[in-house]
Amino acid sequence: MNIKEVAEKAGVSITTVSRVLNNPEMVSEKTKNKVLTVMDQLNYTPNWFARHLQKSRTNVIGMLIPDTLEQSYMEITKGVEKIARQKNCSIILCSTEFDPDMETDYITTLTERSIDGLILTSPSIDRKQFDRLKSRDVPFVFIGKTGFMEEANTVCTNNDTAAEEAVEYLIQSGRKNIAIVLSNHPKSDNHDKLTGCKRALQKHGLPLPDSNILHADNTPENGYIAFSKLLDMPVRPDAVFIATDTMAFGAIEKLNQANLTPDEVAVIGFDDLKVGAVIEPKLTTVTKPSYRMGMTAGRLLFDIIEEESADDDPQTIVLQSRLKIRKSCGNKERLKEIW
Amino acid sequence: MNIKEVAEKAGVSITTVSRVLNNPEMVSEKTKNKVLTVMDQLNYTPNWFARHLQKSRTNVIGMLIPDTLEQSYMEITKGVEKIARQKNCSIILCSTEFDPDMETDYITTLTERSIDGLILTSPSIDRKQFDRLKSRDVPFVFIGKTGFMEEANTVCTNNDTAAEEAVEYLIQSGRKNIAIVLSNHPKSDNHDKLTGCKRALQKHGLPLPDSNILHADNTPENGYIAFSKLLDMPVRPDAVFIATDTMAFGAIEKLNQANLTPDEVAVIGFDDLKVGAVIEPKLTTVTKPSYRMGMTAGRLLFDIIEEESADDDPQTIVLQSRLKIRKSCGNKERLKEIW
DNA sequence: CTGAAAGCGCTAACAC
DNA sequence: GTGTTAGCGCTTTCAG
Repeated sequence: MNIKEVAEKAGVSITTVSRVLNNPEMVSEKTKNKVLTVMDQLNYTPNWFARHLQKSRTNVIGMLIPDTLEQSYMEITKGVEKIARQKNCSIILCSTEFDPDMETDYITTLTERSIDGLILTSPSIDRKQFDRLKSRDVPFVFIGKTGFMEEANTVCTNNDTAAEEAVEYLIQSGRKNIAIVLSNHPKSDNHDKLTGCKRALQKHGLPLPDSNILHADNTPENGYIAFSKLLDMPVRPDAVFIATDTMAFGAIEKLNQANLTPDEVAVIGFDDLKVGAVIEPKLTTVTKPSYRMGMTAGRLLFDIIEEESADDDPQTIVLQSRLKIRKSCGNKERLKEIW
Repeated sequence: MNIKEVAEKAGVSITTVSRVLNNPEMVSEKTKNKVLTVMDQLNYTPNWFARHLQKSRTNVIGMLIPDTLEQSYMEITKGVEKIARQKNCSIILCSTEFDPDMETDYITTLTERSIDGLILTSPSIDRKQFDRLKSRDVPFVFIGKTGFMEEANTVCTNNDTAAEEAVEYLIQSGRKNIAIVLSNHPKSDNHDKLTGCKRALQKHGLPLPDSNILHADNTPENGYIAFSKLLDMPVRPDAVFIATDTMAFGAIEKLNQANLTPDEVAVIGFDDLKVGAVIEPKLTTVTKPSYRMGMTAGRLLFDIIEEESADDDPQTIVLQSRLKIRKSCGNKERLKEIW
């Protein structure tokens, strides 16, 4: 079923049918109604491909995230979706599983699909892929830091100063032997968090022996194991900064099993996952503006697509994460908090 | 940049260029290489729309889920993605927020985009919308029960018997006054869970007063509130079946605050969210085969798309959920379990 | 093995 | 207000 059939049944030319769809104000009420009726009868839907063969925009944007099961990424996605909906756009969502090859793959597939734009979250993109992407002539926005901040629109958050604030807080509450558990992915986030931690420690002249820095995959199980290792150290840390809530959940588990209290070993997570407010002791953590990051990236992207903003003047927008203090750091005065 | 330019630069006809792309075996090595080189130089990508104007398949499928922030739905999505990748297909993911209007909206948008197929998760679709969908001539598969099981391919799980098993287990461990907290969405899942609970209770001649059935939105906070209400009842329940882990987390929180043990009030959740293994007491729950449901639905859909299976002989595939017993039901012999 | 030419279904000048 | 017609970039007969 195509425009021709509709035109025939309605006794008009295909142009008129096309106009009913695209410029209804150019068609008389009478003809319009006739055509609409026929369309309805025939259950006609214009062929999307024929349509976009002429028009440039496709109303589809691509979105790359490392993992669909991580709350933060899905919050970002929700933010993008909010904006995309306003712009009448759909999102092709691709999950790279933190695999650079899959990332490359998806970038190729997506740009070939003539999407209007692309949002890449925590990309592990290298120079070569970046140049390839640029040459594709598809507007894109990065979420999370990359090595190409000068050359590409980027929305990110202050992982470094947020981590610094967290460790600063630990120090202020009297902790002296602070350990750090980093996640293996994404690289840049963890690098920044470590930088922030170091800055706070240095400022107060506190040491950070290498043995106090652990790396783990981002699961509760690995958090549990890493935390166990720290507890077994000759000199037990009195506080642990853990780069993700997910790992911190495992740590809290171990803390409880070892019959330790936050006063003995404080735990700080990162991400502000919902469940952190439900476990005991409730997790002190860093809230990231994920949803807003998604919206911001979406707006930025559509500004470029709609040429309201030049693509050759890349912006970096930094949204603020901030510390959310709960019981896992042992503040006795906060014991009454519910959420 | 189009096929014509490539043809000119390579000194061949556009037909040859097209063949290099689609039927390389029909072109001599020499010409092929020449063309490929030019393509590379010009960074040529065939126009996706022109291409699919002739070909029927678009290699995009749509996927509707109620909420991108719920682990189960994203696990399903991951399963679908797995299959889609094998079939070289992308997924347009749309989140309906449990809003039937958004669902209708998205179905319209997606089918207009000439997708190859559509997977609808926990749809709240009514007769009218269902007929509209069918008339669109886009293959589709439902995940989760609907009122159209006889007419549409469906992948679902045994919510009823799984809930029955859970309650049966509670009864076997000596519980007599069992309460139920249901989630407001999705309707059919909760209906089935209730049915299962009732069946188990009935079998053992146990009563289920209406006051023992609560409904809540699917958040820890609402689980907390619902559970608090139950604790405040004149006769306190000795076990609570909660329709989702998310709500159960709030319940466990309240349980701890009230200084009650699972031996006094047992708690069973549903979904097997990861964090359930980390909270204390660890949550007894029902594991759903979400990932496999996604894969199964994906395979079913592609069978129809590739016409390996007729669209007019709808199948219903039921995958099995099963009980996962942990400490929140007070089994003392299981106290040593770690995960 | 290669090329010319006819469309795919639609939009957008351009005429009337 | 409406119709005619020339493409959009590609695939695919059909001829060579």
